[in-house]
Amino acid sequence: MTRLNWEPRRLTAVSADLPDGVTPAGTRGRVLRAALKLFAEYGFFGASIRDIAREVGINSATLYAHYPSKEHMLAELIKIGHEELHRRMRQALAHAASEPAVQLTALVRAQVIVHTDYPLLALVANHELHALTPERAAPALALREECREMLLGVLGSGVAQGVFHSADVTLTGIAIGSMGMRVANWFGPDQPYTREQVTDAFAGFALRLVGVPAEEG
Amino acid sequence: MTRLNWEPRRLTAVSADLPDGVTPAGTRGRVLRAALKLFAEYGFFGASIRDIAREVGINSATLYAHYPSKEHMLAELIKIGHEELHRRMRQALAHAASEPAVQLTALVRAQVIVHTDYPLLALVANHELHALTPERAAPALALREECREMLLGVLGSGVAQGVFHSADVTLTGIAIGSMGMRVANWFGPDQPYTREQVTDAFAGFALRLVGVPAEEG
DNA sequence: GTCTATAGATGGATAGAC
DNA sequence: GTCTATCCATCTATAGAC
Repeated sequence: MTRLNWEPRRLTAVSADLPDGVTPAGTRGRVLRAALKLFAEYGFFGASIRDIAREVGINSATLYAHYPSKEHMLAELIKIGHEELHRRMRQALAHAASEPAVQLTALVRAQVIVHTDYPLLALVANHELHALTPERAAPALALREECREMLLGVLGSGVAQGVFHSADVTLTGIAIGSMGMRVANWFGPDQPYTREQVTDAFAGFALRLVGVPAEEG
Repeated sequence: MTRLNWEPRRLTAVSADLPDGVTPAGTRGRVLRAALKLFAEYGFFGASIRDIAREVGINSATLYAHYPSKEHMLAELIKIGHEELHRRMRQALAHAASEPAVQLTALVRAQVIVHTDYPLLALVANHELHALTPERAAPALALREECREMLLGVLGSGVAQGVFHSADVTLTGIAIGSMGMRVANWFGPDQPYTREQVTDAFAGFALRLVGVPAEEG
């Protein structure tokens, strides 16, 4: 790291893990994890090709045997991150009972768990999307929109059934999403909460935001 | 912008305004506002000295008559941003009645208003702090900690007085802060809400998070 | 696939005239 | 304070040997 010769402070998390089944094998996977770590820590433009190569332990030219450009590394990370969030939220909703409170709990738990289990991936997906060209960013934005619609759908049906009480479903959805999204910024080994504690707490917060008393959640 | 030849997509806000009374006069002020716009849009490392000069309409060398380095521009922006948030939250608390619900409302309203009125400044303060050396970042982190303590103090006294019901004050504070912080990312002219609507809604959300029914807020 | 070497562009910052 | 001109480091990416 040439322009940043001090200790990392952007993250509290340490593991540059990727979801099972989507990590490339061999050197390509090591390159992707190194890019994940450095993009999360210093941002896309703050981490250079040489930084990534040094992290992997190979020459910078070798990177181009695995990815045609730095932006392709970012694009793959952002794709993985958004697909993981979308997949988990979709599954959570599919397996939840039909009551809106149960569905809301399932969606929030899924979002929080993705952010606690893959905090670096969530940071990159949330903060570095602007470094992609619009064509490369579009698929991620589409998945984001679908996640948003899942949440707003549950909120809307809860209000329609009279079990949720919300003056403005859109703002409530934004508030719930904001809480969960930020988890990636503070959750890590230097704080005392387990992912289960955070997940339970934030699911409870979401229910409170829609006016459901704690004992019903 | 050489590495980013597409349209901005990170922001919905447009005005690169700074709080009254803290904006430098003359060219220095124009430089600072240009840096604010470009750092918010492309990140500190994504915006070059030449980009900033082009935005101001002067030669890149002239920038150094006003700031000794690019990092000094960022440091001043981050200082202004954190001082504005801290000042408003402190004043809000000072002028609020002693009831915890009133104080919590005042703090959340102050935070949200700073983020709706100075969204670019809030984005830079929140997202680009890691580009500063630890010495330059320390004052901002100290102000952040004081803001956190103001919020946790109000939450704690509300719980102690039995008017707030929170299983975990720390996580509740994180959730409230997360909601407000994200406002800078989505509030702007392309969405239908006024700052008053957002402020009212989020103050209500905070009260719901501490278990205070809507009619008491 | 990995390396050495390097091209070619861009970066932050400075010198010195006006 | 502003400019032209420039230094030199670093950047992304490529060429070509092994």
